[in-house]
Amino acid sequence: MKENENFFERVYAIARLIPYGKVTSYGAIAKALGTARSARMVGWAMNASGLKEDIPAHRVINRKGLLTGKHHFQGTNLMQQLLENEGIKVVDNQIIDFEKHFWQPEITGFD
DNA sequence: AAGGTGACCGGCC
DNA sequence: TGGCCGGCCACCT
Repeated sequence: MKENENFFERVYAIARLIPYGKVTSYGAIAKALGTARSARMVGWAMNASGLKEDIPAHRVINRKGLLTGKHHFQGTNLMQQLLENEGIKVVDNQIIDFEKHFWQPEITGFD
């Protein structure tokens, strides 16, 4: 076991909980982890999550609903394609009805 | 061990 | 949400 994955595992756990057709923000995950200030770190964890096929990182975006991290995906618009595939409309790297598709992680029950 | 960095967020104009 | 600045936290070299 690796303690250094402690934080990452947290993010992965939440990311894996994201239901189909739903999206969340880094801050939401960070807050769920109790480290709202480390929202940036969440993004970093997602970066490593790119190595994990089980992590739907395409469902994780910033609070503006912008596909900020699509640049880190394989294709140029892979992330956008995936979201649209789940019924989420995306235009110019921006999610339509972001709030409507917004999903907040289960904060309760973590401790 | 220290410094730099980043898929962010919140506040202000 | 449009743009800029500062803060904050963990990872990487």
